[in-house]
Amino acid sequence: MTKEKTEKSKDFTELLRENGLKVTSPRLRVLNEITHKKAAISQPDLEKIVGRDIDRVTLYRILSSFEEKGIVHKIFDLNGTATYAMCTSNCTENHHHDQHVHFICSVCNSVYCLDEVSLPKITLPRHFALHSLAINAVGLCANCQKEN
Amino acid sequence: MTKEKTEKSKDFTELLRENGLKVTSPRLRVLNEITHKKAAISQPDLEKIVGRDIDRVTLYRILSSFEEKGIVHKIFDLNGTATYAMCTSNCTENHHHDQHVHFICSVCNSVYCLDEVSLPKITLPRHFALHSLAINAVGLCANCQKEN
DNA sequence: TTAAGTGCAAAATCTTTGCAAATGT
DNA sequence: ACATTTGCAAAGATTTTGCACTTAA
Repeated sequence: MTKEKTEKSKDFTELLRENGLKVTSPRLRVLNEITHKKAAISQPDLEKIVGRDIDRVTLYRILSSFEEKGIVHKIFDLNGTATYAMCTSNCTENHHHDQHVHFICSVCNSVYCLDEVSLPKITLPRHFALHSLAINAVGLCANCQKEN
Repeated sequence: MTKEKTEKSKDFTELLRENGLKVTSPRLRVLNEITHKKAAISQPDLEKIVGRDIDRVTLYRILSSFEEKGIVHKIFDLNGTATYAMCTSNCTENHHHDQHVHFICSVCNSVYCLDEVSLPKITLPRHFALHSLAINAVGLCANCQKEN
């Protein structure tokens, strides 16, 4: 338990260092909260959790630096609110590869990253060059399924 | 020319009536602006165009009533700003069918509705029920292609 | 020691709400 | 005439900016 926690913190420390960011307690705290959630988390929700410890402005800055460095990626939920999830693999500064399907629950509005779902091929009209695909599947998530 | 305009206005009049909305000049104006653009348009951009004639609050209300009635649908661009485009076919109150691929240009940030691109099939994990798919293809649009 | 990061205050935006006046049916 | 819609003012919410203090390297 303690060991696991230590290891995780060590990973985060490493992650921050790799990206040229200083290891500070607000940043570690934010990384912990984001990874502890199965679904992507929004700035407002994060703020509810860490709001007593971390200033709102700091939170904004932490999230945008994380996004810029490719540590987290941003997905917009059905209300257009930005939510954040850890980048799984090889995201680097200014180049994200969050090439997986996102699932957005229309009941609880949670955003899930579905890494295991394969991306479809899309054929675009002439003169449109494809860089990346953002696929949001909207429906009922496993949790909300149960309760109905 | 004049005839075409008249016919279009007549269509819009009809459209508003069908949806139980009064035919007012701000509403007709907004419908005109939205249809005159090939790409989806954001509230801020619309405001730049009609801002002298239509109050900002009115614009918000017009857009949300249009969306609610299924006259326009809302797509979020890369910055999470809502953009609006006419619903092509059979959208009705509280039930949108904007089941087409959207293309977002990473240079000019324009949002295009690609009705002709067919939707792929997505297989979700167990206990996730799919209602709809939102597919955003990000890349370079035809216009920005030319200029590079 | 010193460059980066944080917190606070304040500004700038964005969005919503309430209400009186105007408008469409 | 009546219910909707609009415009204005004001409140509320969200996001950004500036600057002095703190902290990690």
